[in-house]
Amino acid sequence: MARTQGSHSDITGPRLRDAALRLFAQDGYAAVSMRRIAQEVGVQAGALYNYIPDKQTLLFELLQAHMQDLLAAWRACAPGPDADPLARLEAFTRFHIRFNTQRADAVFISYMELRNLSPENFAAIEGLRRTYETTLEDILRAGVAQGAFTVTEPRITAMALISMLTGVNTWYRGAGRLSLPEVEALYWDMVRRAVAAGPAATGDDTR
Amino acid sequence: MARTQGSHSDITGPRLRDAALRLFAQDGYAAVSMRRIAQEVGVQAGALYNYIPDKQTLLFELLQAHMQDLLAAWRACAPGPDADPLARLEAFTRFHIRFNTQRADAVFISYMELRNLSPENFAAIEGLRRTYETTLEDILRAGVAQGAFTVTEPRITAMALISMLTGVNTWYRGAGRLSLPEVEALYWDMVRRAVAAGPAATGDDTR
DNA sequence: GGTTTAACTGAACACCCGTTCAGATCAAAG
DNA sequence: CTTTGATCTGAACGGGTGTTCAGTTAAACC
Repeated sequence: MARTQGSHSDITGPRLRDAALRLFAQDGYAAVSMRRIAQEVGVQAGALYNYIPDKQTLLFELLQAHMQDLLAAWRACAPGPDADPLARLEAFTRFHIRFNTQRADAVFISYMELRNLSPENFAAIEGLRRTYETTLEDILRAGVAQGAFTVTEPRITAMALISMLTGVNTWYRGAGRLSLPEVEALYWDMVRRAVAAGPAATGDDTR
Repeated sequence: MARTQGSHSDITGPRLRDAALRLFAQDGYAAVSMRRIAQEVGVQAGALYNYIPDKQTLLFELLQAHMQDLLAAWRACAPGPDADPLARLEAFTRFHIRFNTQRADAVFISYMELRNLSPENFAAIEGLRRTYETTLEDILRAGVAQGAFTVTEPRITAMALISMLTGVNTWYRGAGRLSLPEVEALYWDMVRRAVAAGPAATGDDTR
């Protein structure tokens, strides 16, 4: 079955994934044909089906791999639950910006192509995403519990912060005026101020 | 040319736009065929070309109309530049959430389908978007100028806040636990704290 | 050197795409 | 009642779609 030595087709699988990721991010899943992907890999369209069952599964595997990478990367560098919540929050903030700017294509697809997934595949990806959101939510709850944060709706605040942080991808291009550490510092400052405990909000109106 | 009285086809144009907006939001521009749109309108595909020159222009007009509506609606309810920056910022925050949750489909398309625009059409939409971002940026600069806000990068902060506010659309469905005014209040609290002047940030590290 | 076998080609399948257009339809105008 | 002209149909055009598969290729194995 498997070759003992690497033949040139041992790299077709990864090359297929790379090309698909880039093309999907560029033109969108629906607008990229299997023939276009095959051309990028340097192969005929039929050959792709030695590596994937169909186009839909290819998309799903890309998204799933991305989300699993994200969760694994966070687990690899996350401070433990006993660490200072402020430090945990800062680590999360910097991690999110760093990881997402490094994999802009995968992040883009993960937000744009969810609707092209079958219901079961969608549910699987959605579950992974929820897991990630919950790690931030847990940090916020820990900070609230020990009085470091003032957050009345941890779930919503977590999603709001993630939206803000992911927004970096819409403008950051790596060659701009600000370095990545500077960007991290800017966003960390906003995140910290948005949740840090302090003089209570006037909280007077709900209009 | 134009009928003096409304015939049934005077409504085909608007119905076409409504159907296209909904279908594009649901399945994506590339995945929605002209025949599918025509079916929704109750007409054959060819008839659509009495109202639009081509599919690409239909998308552009939807996005352009949305952005122009957004800018017009803001101008209609925006406090003048002499108002208190904090009040202006609150008005912007509440306006953005209210407008965007009311037109979720158009907002969704405006973020997802930009890449399906021709370069000229893209530039036009991008210009409108920049105009909107700049209105928030101007509010932030005004607040900084009179010491109400502590913001070192108004442009980036404006985009970060807009990302956060637009993120409401990813989870708000109108029938949830929180009312829209409650959501507005939650986000306004985060926005205010993120930019309000106060005890200076420790601002020690850039890592 | 002959056999095996994974990898790949190239053609085919049935179907859908955006767009065009001659001709039918039918309400309003004269 | 005839003319007008916007509106719409239905078929067609050239081309692209995801996927399948018999047959070719060529590297690895005995």
